[in-house]
Amino acid sequence: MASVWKRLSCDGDVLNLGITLVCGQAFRWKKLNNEEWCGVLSGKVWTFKQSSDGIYYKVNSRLSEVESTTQNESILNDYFQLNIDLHHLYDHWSSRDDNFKQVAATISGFRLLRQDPVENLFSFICSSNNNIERISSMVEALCVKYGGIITEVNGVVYHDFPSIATLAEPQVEQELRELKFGYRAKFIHETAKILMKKCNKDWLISLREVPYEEAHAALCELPGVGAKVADCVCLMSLDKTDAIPVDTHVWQISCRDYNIPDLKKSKSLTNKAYKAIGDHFRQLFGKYAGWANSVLFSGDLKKFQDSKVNYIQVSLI
DNA sequence: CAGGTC
DNA sequence: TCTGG
Repeated sequence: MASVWKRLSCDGDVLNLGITLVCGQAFRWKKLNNEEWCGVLSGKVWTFKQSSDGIYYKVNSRLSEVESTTQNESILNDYFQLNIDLHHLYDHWSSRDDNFKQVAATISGFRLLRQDPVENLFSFICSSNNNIERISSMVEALCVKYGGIITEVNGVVYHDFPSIATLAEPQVEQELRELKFGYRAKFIHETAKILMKKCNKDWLISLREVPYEEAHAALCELPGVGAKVADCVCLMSLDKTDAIPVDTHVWQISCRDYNIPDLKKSKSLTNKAYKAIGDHFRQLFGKYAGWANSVLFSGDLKKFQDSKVNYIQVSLI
């Protein structure tokens, strides 16, 4: 399908692609240059360009597919959750927390993506004891080995994320071990098998309709899914806007920048500390606490990445 | 030790 | 604990 640039009218402070796509919530968006990103969404290959008068996008689909601008814009509105008024939320969070106000000034236009729960769940099963670079390459490996081919764009072949049925096939654990997935190989395969046994084949996405606590508890039953991964899935693909994933970074930021009762006493991230942090931010920021918390964390990640770039630049001189 | 889990 | 830096 021939692809042309289309414009999605929205300002940079309504949607900042640079921060939103590479902050670690999704692992398949590739930065092509300073203002262009490319990746797979809803079975199509999308190229995005951030411009002063909006977001430009190009779509490449399977050969058989007929492109509909109305349908494509609907996919983007859903994925970027453009119906959610970010200005209003930033103002609210800033009024509640001076630290947020300070961090937010450096990262406007950050959004949570409304992701596919299957891709989101298996990606974050890969995230334990791992770094973003390696998580990204593992997710890529899953797609190349088990995902269907969508199309080729500029000499690169793009694949769908694999289906649950494919990941449940008997040889998968051994194959993933050979691909250096480590102990995550068993978690991925076992979780896929459990999901296949559910009567409701749309069980995962049906968790969008149940309360946060219920969805969180259900996810924690799956092998390789603990409190943190369950919260990532709740927040990023199940519409639980007040879910707060607490990882070592969030824990350290919380200890450093917030006065949360009893937190500084614990030497490690205990269950009690995990809950105390989540409850504190939910009380502080309200219904969209998970979004606010992600902005705070992205601010820290951005500083970290900037300092890494500086380090590399310095070492090259 | 890296955005945990069992 | 798997694996990579």
